[in-house]
Order: sequence, then C-alpha cells, then structure tokens
Amino acid sequence: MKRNPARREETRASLLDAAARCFAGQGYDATGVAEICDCAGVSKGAFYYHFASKQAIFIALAEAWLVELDESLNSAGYVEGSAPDRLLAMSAKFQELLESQQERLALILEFWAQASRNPAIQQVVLAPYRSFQDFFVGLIGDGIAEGSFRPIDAVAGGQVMLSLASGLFFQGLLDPMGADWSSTTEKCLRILLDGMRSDK
Amino acid sequence: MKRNPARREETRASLLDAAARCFAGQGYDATGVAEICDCAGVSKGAFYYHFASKQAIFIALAEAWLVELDESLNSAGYVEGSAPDRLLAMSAKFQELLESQQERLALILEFWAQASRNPAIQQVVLAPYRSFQDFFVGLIGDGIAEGSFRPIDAVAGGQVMLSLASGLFFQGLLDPMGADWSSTTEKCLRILLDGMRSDK
Amino acid sequence: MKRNPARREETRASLLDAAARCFAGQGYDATGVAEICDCAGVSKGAFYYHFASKQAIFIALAEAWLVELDESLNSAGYVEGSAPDRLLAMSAKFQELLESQQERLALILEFWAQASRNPAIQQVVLAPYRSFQDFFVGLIGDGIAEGSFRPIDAVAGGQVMLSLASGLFFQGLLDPMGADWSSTTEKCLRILLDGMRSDK
Amino acid sequence: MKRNPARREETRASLLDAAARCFAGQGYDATGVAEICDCAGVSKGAFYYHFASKQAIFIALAEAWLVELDESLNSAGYVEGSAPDRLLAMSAKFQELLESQQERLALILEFWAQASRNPAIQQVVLAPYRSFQDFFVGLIGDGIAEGSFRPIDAVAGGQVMLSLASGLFFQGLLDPMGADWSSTTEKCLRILLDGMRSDK
DNA sequence: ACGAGCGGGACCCCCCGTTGAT
DNA sequence: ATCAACGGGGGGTCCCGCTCGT
Repeated sequence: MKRNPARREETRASLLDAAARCFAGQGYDATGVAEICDCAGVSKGAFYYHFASKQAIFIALAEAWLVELDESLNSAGYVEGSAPDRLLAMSAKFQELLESQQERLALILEFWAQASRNPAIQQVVLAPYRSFQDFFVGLIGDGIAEGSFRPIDAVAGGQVMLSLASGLFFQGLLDPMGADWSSTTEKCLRILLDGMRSDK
Repeated sequence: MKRNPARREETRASLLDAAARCFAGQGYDATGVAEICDCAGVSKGAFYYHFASKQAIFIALAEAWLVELDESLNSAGYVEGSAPDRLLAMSAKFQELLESQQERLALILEFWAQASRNPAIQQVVLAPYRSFQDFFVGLIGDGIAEGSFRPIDAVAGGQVMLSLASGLFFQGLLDPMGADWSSTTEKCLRILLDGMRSDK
Repeated sequence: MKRNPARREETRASLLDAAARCFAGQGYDATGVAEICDCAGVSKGAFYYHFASKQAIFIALAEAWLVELDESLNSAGYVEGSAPDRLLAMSAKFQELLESQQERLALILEFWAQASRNPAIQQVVLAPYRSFQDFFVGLIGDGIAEGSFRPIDAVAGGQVMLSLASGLFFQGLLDPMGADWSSTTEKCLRILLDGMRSDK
Repeated sequence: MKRNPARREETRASLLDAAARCFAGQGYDATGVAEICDCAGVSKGAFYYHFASKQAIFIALAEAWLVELDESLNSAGYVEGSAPDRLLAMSAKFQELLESQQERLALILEFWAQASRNPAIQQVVLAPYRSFQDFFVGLIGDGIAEGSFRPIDAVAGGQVMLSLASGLFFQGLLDPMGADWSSTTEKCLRILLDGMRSDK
C-alpha cells in the first residue's frame, strides 16, 4: 500500500473507471457510492477526497467523455475529399466509435436523462453536441461552396445530420438486435445525402 | 368515504395522473411513492391496492401513453393525398402532439432511460416505436408504388424518418431554447423528402 | 403487535421519553436517531412517521417541558400570603421541582446550548424563561404595592430573581457535590429579599 | 516550508485561534477537524501533530481561557475602596470583559455543555469558577470585617454574586436584544448590595 | 377500497484519525 | 513538522412495502 504521489492519479482513475461501469450498468440513481468504491477497490474516504459528491464524479465522467469525443471528432474530420465523401467517411468513423465504446453507450443515455433535469450536467452534455453540429454545419457549408450540395439551409442540414445520428444511436441502444445498425446507418446517410446533393 | 364502485377508477386515475406529473418533474428515481400519494390525495394503502409497486405504476403509465400515441397516429395517418404530402402533414401533427403534451415529454425520456435497463419496460416502450416505424415504412412503400418516391429501401427510409423524429425530439427536450424547433423540423423533413423524391 | 389507534400516542410518548433520556445522558449531538429508536423499542420508520427530524423531536421535547413548567408555576404561584412569603414558598417549590426532575436537568442545559445557535429552538426555550420573569415581576410589583418591598425597579428585580435561579441551577448541574444546594438556595434568596424589603 | 523552530508555536497558535472561532460559531460537535485546519491554513497532519484529538484542542482552549480570566480577575480585583465600591467596580470590569470578548461568549456555553458530560473538561471549567467564588467570598468577608456589610454567610454571599453573574451572562447570551444588559447588570447588583449592606 | 402506522434497510455525505513521505 | 492521501465507520434521512383496522 504505497503512498507514492503517483498513486493519486491511479486511485482517481480507478474511481472514474469503476463509476463509469456502475453508472452504465445500473444507472446513476441505482448506483451507490459504496458500490463504486468496492468496484474500484478504495475506501469511501478516498472517494470523497477525490470527488465532492456522487454528482461530481458523474460530471467528471461526462467531461472526460467530452474530451475524448472531441479528439475523436478532430482526428476524423480532417480527411481529404469532397464534402459528401467526408460525410460518408464520418459515418464509418461513427460506427467504429460506437462499437469501440459499446459499454459506454448506456452511460451516455444516463448523461442525457440526468441532463434533462440538472442544469449543471446539461451544460456539460450539451457542449459536445453543439460542437458536433458546428462541425456538420461547416462541412455542409463547404459542400455548398464546392458545388456538391444544393444551396440548402446549412444549419438545418447540420440539424438533420445530428438528429439522424442521435436518433440512430438511441434506437441502437434500446433495440440492439433490431437491425444491422452498421448498414442501416449507411443507408440512412445515403438517403440524406441524396436530399442535399446538387447532381441527380 | 363512499364505497361507490366508480370511486375505484377515480382513485386509480388520479394516482396515474399524479405519478405522471411527479415522474416528469423529478424523474423516476427521485420520485417517492409517498410523494405520488400526497400529490393524488390518497394514502399509500390505496396506492398499493391499485399498483403492486412503483415500477408497476410506471409501466401502467407507459402503456397508457402507448395507447394514446397509437390513437393519435391512426387519426393522423389516414389523410388523403400523395405520400410526400401525407408525410408533411404528419410533421405538423407531430408538432402539435409535442406542443400539446409539453409536460409529458420529460416522462418519455424517463421511459427511455428506464427501458434501456429493464426488459419489462423495454418491451412496452419499444412497441409504439415499432408501430411508428411500420407506419412510415408502409407510407414510403405507398410512395414508391405511386411513383412519388424513388425505389429506395423502404425500411431504411422508415428508419431515417424515425431517427430524425426522435433525434429532433431529444434535442428539443434537452435544449428547448436552442432553436425554433417547429420550423427546424419542417426544414429537416424537406431535406429528407428531397432525398427520396423521384422528381427533381 | 396491535395497531390500535391508541397505539399511536403510545409510540409517540415512548419516543419522546427515550429521546429525553438519551439527550440528557449524552447530549443532543452525541445521540443518534437509531439510539433513540432502540431505546424506545420502535423502528426508524416509526420515528420519522411521528417526527420530521431529530431536531423536531428535540423541539417537541422542549415544548412539553415548557407546558409542564408552566403548570408547575401556576400551581405554585397562587399561594396566600405576602409577596416575600410567596417568594420563599416558590423557593421550596423550585427545589422540589429540581429534585423531582433530576434526570432532566442535563436536558435543559442541552436546550440552552442548542438554543444559542438555533433560532427555532431559541424561540421555544426563551418563552418559559420570559413567563418566569413576568411572574417574578408581577410578584415584586405586588410586594411593592402592599408595602413589603421598597419601590425598586420591578423589572430589574425579576431579572435578579431569574438570574439567581438560573445561575444556581447551572452551577448545581455542573458541580453537584459542590454544596448543599437546597440550603444554599434559601440563603441566597434571603439575602436577595433583604435587598428588596422595606422594613429593616 | 521552513523548519524554523518558531514556526511550531505559530502553527499551534493559529490552530487554537481557528478552533476558537469555529467552536464559537458552530458548536463543538458541528465543527470538524478539517474545518479547523482549513480555517487555520494548515493540514490535518499538522493538527494531529500538535493535538491528540479534537477534544484535546478544546481542552487546551479552555485552559487558555482560564489563564486569561485569572489575569483579568487579578488586575480587576485589587482596586482601592470599600467592599461595596470594589464590587461595583467589578461590575464595570465584568461588563467590559463581556463586551471585549463578544465572540467568545458562545464558546463559554460550549465549554459548559461539554463539561456537564465530560469530567476532564469539567475539571478545567470548574476551576476558574471556584476562583471567582473565592474572590467574592473574600471580598464579602472584607466587607463584613470593615462593617460595610451585615454579618451574613460570606459563602452564600459569594454564591449569590456568582449566580447572579452567570445567570445574567447566560441570559444575555441567549437573548442579546432582550434588554440593556449593561444597565440591567448594575441595577441587579445594587439590589443585591442593598441586601447585604449594614447601613440602610 | 382505503387509511394510518410501522419495519427495516440502505444511501449519501462527512468525519476523525493514521500513515508513508518529505 | 508538515502534508497529501486514504481507511473505515456511522449519522441523519427517507423510502418502499406491508399489515392492521374499517
């Protein structure tokens, strides 16, 4: 039981990790602090040293997710090609992202549900959403400028993209076996793209 | 304290109503049975006579919502005109429906969050979703048959419609002031329709 | 385990009694609700059915004490004789009262200590104190009117009486073996009376 | 983080000071060690280096208060004049003392309450009380010897003085706005003196 | 069909004290 | 001498569900 100063981050990380698993598995309310601590192998004293409350660790989790998402977005967004191609590439990235974080999906719904009631969480959850939308809006604007999209309302376009993404996401979460979500996503995206493309 | 047989349904209804308000306002977990009872003006004895548990009244609520939704869908779906027109008409109906039940929207997210964890609730919540999708699929099939839509994958088409609808819905719930959701919805729908229409 | 409606008061009384014992014995803060419940032989459910909080039962206790005190005061105050005689009679009553409630004395100090920090309790604790003072002031006023006391400031006189009483009380609580409090009290009172008497 | 040997006393003093403020402001039980440390700007490690426990710092505080009181008593007691005059002079000193330490008054009640339960604290709190009483007894003895007081029981006389003082003190603490305590105190003292004076 | 009262069981929070390291 | 980090252990609160009694 060393007390290295490096131990600090280790404990904090294991708490965050345990909390993510518990929240995802049973929901925010159904998860007890004691459970998180057991799961992380630390004491409640350690928990409340690192986080002020259960809500605090939840928000910390949301913020960590935000950062990860942003990085993933940035790395995915800067590909070459026309706007439609880039969108299709995004689709694949999106799929990868969902599959790679299968376990965290439930956590995201948890974020959502809590956010609808708690302004502090709402702030945190809304941010990445908006950055997503800005990204889409920019991309569609590019597409219109380069002539591959008709001159539609770019903001509305971003909105559709985002709504489609989140809608598919939530459905996939609730009904995992309902369809082949990977191919469904692509089909949906193609229909949408057809609605925006200038050539036809 | 009459023993009117009619009293029974009255109490039950007032419990359901109170539960709907409480769940919508504070969430499932944060709402206590005692609170529902206070809100309905009855005692816990009455509650547990009518419902086996807190979850039971939640499911009863979901089922009632399902029925209402189904009726609303049926009455909205059987309008005259071409498939695209009927979809646009749906959009308006959808808007009306959202606005008229402003208060219950939070409840739906609550259903969703619970459903992702509880199979019993999942069954109930998923059902109207699928009936929605079937409706859309049928409508798109009609559109293809009558020539107003290109021969796209009807199932995928239904999926986009549904995803778009739920995506817009969730965003509107989380970010009520983020946009003029009424006009946004229509713009989005038009883009989507353009992606499916045969004439262009 | 009957559920007679009479059982209600029984439970409530046993809770109040247990709380009085615990608070007196270990202090307000050191006493746990669980301890009170164990001591009363009821569950925490019962406790929180009857009282909203630990503070609530504490206040209820203070109020009960107030009522008792008031009755005791009234029964003691209406004796015959001159004002000085009545004061001396009071002294004896006071002694009886202290001795008969030996166990509650610590509770009163507890009231005091809590009252200095909590306005809600302060209100309750201050009330009997003032009624005591009013009583003394009236009595001294009578004495001045009948000529047995010099025309001193009746309010100040009431104040001395009260201060003397409470001072003796607190000392007796803290230092039970320090003196023969019964005779000390009388001696003190006589000195005080000599300061107010007109004849000398 | 120097290793100055002077640093030691500095830390100790700031802990004592912080503890006094916290205890006075919120009470012994409601004050956490962490709070004291924050308030003093040191960590718990430092606290537990200087004091063995929360109770230990409380006792240290009481002892410091005792010393201060004793000094204040000695400096006030050795004035010239007759016994009654010296008592009246005391009254003024008493008033000054109360007003100058306004903030610590609550702390004294805290001492009292704890003392009634904890023998260790009781010893410490009782000591200055007795030295007060001895002082009064001596003073009254002087007064009797010099003929300004009637030959009353000096011990009882000291008791009245002390009871009056502590009674007024506690009332003033609980009901700060209830009266003009400064003039009330003097009036009370005069009544008492009249009870002891030989001339009349 | 409904009401009052009660039984336990955690949950979140926080707290006191310690320990390895400096 | 001081500190960050941590170990456990309840504290008050409240909740869900049951059981009598009507």
